Formats: sequence, C-alpha cells, structure tokens
Amino acid sequence: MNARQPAKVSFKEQMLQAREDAIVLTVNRLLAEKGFDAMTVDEVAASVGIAKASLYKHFPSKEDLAAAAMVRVMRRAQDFLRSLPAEQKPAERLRAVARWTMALQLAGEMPSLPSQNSTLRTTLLANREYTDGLMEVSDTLGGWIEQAQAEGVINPKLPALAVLYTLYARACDPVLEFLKLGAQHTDEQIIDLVISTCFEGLNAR
Amino acid sequence: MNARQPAKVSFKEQMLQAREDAIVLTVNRLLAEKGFDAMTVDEVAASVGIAKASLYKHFPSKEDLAAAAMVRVMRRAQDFLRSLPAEQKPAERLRAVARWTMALQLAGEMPSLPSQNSTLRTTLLANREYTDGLMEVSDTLGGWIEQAQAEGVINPKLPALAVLYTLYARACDPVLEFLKLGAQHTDEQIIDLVISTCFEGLNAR
DNA sequence: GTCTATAATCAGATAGAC
DNA sequence: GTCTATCTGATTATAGAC
Repeated sequence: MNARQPAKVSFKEQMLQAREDAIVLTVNRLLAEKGFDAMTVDEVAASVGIAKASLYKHFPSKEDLAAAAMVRVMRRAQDFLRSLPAEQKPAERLRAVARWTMALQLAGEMPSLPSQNSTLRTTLLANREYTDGLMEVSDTLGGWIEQAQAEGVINPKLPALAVLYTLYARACDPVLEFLKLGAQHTDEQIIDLVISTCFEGLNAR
Repeated sequence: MNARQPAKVSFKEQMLQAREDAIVLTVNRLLAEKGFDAMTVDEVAASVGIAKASLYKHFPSKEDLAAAAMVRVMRRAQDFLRSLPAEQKPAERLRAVARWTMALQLAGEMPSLPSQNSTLRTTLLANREYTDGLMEVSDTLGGWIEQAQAEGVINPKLPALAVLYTLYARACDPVLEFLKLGAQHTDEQIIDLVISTCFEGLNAR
C-alpha cells in the first residue's frame, strides 16, 4: 500500500492503514528508546492497544516490525533530501542532513538496531523498499560529497565512502545522548557542538 | 584478587586465577563480537570449556561476567595512559589514546554494551573497580584536554566534557567496522582515516 | 569446584473461537 | 481481524551428586 497511489480506498482499508501507521509509529519510538533486542512484541501490542496475535496479522515477525519502522525513517529521509532548496551548495546540504538526523535522534525518533543481529540484517536486506531507499539516499549523498570535495569544501583526500559512513554514524552518535543527560545544554546547542566537531574536528583552526 | 599484590599464592589459587582469566578473556571477545544481549552464558561456558554451573561459582550472574570484562579493559586503558612518555604533549597523548582504542576495536577486543540495559548499568555502577577506573581515566583525559585547549591545539571553544565524550564515542565508532567490511583499506589506514576525521574534521583545511 | 540434570522465566509465535 | 489461551524454544540460574 503506497501513499502515492491515487485512492480508491474503502473506509475499512483506511482504518486498517491507520492502525498499521499507529503500530509503526509505536515501534519506531520503542526502537529509539530501547533498541531492537530490548523491545518486546508484548510491549508493542500493549502500547498500541491491541492483542499480540492481532499484531502478527499485520506483520509476520518482530524483524518485520523493525523493518517497517526503518522503511518509514528511510522515506522521511528521502523526503527531507528532496525538500532541500535547489540553490543550496552540496556542503551545506550535507550539514543540513547531519543536523536533521541528529535532531531526529534527540527527539527520540531515530530507531536503533544492533548491527550484529543476523536475522534482522537478513530481513532488512530482503526488504526492497528499504534497500532501494538506502541506495537512493546513499547515491544522493555520495554525489553531494563528491561535489563538495571538488569545490574544496569537504577534504578531497578522504574517500567519499568514508565521509558517507561518517555521516551515517553521526546519526546515532552516543555523544548526543551523553550531552543530553548532562543537562548543561539545549538540544540546539548539542547539535551545534556535534556538527562542529564532525565537520571542523576537535582541533583548533 | 589484585595482580599488584605481592604473592603468597598457592598452586591451587594460581590455577583458579588462570581459569578466571580465561573466562574473562572469552567474555571480552564475545562481548566485542556480539554484544551483551546476544552473548549467552552457555556460549561462554562452552567456549571456555567448562560447565555452566562452574561458571556461576566464579561469577554470580551474566552481568557480573560483563562487568569483569569491562574492569579488565579499564585496567588496560589505565596501563596505557601511564605508559605514555612524559615528554609527549597533551594533544599528542589524546591522539595516541584514540588510536589505541580504535586498534582495540579493530582487533575485536573492545567489549560493547547496550547503553540502555538497566540491570547491566546497575551492576556496573556498583562495581568500585570499574567506576574508580572510569573516573581516573576521565580525570586524566580531562586534564590533558584542558591543557591541549590552553595550548590552542584542541579547540578551546568546545566544552572539555564534549571533547571527552567524543573520544569515548570514537572508541566504539561503527565507521571502523563499515570500512573494515569494505576491505578497501588496511587496519592502519582505517585508523588514520578516522583519527583524521575526528581531529581535523570532514572539511578541508 | 566441577559436573549432569533440571527448574524457572520470559519472549516470539500460533490455535481456534468469534 | 481481533481476541484469549497456549505452545515452543531459548536462556538465566540452581540443586545436588561427586
């Protein structure tokens, strides 16, 4: 069911879609709060307010629940990339993207997965919506990175892939959580700090 | 049982200590490989080559197993900090420490814990050896950071705590694993890359 | 202290009525 | 599709013999 398709949807189907949206939203939040392993299906069902068996009518496994949340965040990322103004320079876009992911994390909306979990990896890599989205995002960012390097703004000596991975890693950087727990800075200040260390580094200039 | 105490240890006690060392070593490796949740006590016992019940004679719980591994890595960190030559400048020491933690991660010896697990946090914070070690390391690094900022090498506008957290976060940066999976670079090159992005940033200079 | 065998619990998934 | 009740397997932890 794709939101872009013109609708001839019955009331029943709308209710169904709304419920699935509620499920994915809850899963997204729980994944951000506690991570995949600590999140239980019972918890999801209770939080949504339906029985666990009903959940399994919508999604065949816990892994698929997580995958749905990842697809959602990937879609949001694609939408954000497309929303950036055409006149913005590549380097500024990259900063904007980093900012956006960090804000998402501080808002408790960045789902976090264990990179080692094999069954989860399998499910995710089997999900075309996810892999396609990831590839589009990576291609887009990769293009901007190379442009920014050609302009001499991003360090041209760094492999573009290393820059891309670094941006991805900053999206789930634990430094954000640490600084938030310290309660010494506003969310805005925290993001500014991490953006600065990410692009300008720890060294003085 | 502390290694620094002069010994009047019987042969039996030596055997016991050796076995506990083997256990902690195994736990350390498994924690680095799969993380706390995915590591099972059965697995640890099998890998060490003893029965699970025997394991529980040495360590009262899975959390205590992990804590022992964390204490070990903290001791190694303290030893490394002390080993740095006296003539080295603070900023160079910080780089050396970051290098050391990254090498540890690439070698599969950096135990990784879920930051959210509450029972684990409780056990860890109740462990004086761990908390004392963490405080000593933080104090030492914090001092170096402030000196390096006073010398104008590390950016003085950054809060020292933010710099400290950033260094801690780089010790378990997923970028290292990503780049290693790509198989395009040697471990040495990967570390150089991440050290560079950490201290000099992504931007060109 | 080490072992085998087992308890106890928890979580993912399903059966079957409505 | 939704529910209650249940199954199944995995995992932490322990009992009790030696």
